[in-house]
Amino acid sequence: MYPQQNAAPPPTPTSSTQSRPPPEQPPRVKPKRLKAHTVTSKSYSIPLVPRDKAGKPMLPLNVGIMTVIALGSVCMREHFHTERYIFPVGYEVTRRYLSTINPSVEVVYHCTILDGGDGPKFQIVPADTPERPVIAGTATGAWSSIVKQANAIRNRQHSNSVSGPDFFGLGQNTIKHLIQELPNADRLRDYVWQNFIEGGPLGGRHAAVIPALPEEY
DNA sequence: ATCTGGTGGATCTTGTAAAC
DNA sequence: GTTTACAAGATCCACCAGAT
Repeated sequence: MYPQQNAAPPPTPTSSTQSRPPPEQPPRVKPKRLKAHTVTSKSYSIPLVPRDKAGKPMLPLNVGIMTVIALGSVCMREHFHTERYIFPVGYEVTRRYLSTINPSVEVVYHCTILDGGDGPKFQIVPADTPERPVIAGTATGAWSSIVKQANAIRNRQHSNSVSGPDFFGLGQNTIKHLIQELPNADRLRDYVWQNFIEGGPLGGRHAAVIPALPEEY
């Protein structure tokens, strides 16, 4: 909204963050978040991804607790990627999370990225309430709604803070790697390319990436 | 012992409203 | 009409607990 600030980020404290200091200024002992939006290109080791003879990843694919159904296609338009994430249209994953209607069970959530015209639309379809999908303009907005409801029915007063892209799996290195392999991904200007080494020195329970069974529900 | 997912909180960005 | 301040939402980082 402030073109002047975007054009030249001022060192002077004119932003809203600085305009809201607490009156008493309580002492801060934990200086977290040392850097802000400075994504650098790095190399990461990721598990070996099973592929077909053409070299394409075999879908659906289990990555951690998530299952990648489809990778979609990279959209070159502006709001379909950031310096950290790519939002391919048609991207589909499923993951398990707490139910929003039954406090004692978990359900599978089907997450999809749709083309909203001027930007991506993030759709989440709970397995227990498929007639009530959650659609938002951001991944965080969509998942915040789910998390709030899940906490509400459990009478939990958490902060409800979630990382939408992480919940969509876009923060997973393996999934990032697969998305980067999509056509035109290397032409995205704002996206900061990362280097992934398949079959790197990884261990742990989620190190293995295996093809998912089609009948997982 | 190591790794991952989940949780909590701090920080940043953006939108809106009010004052000049 | 422009600038400043406030507010809300979104994003990211660090820590903790559980599983292998």
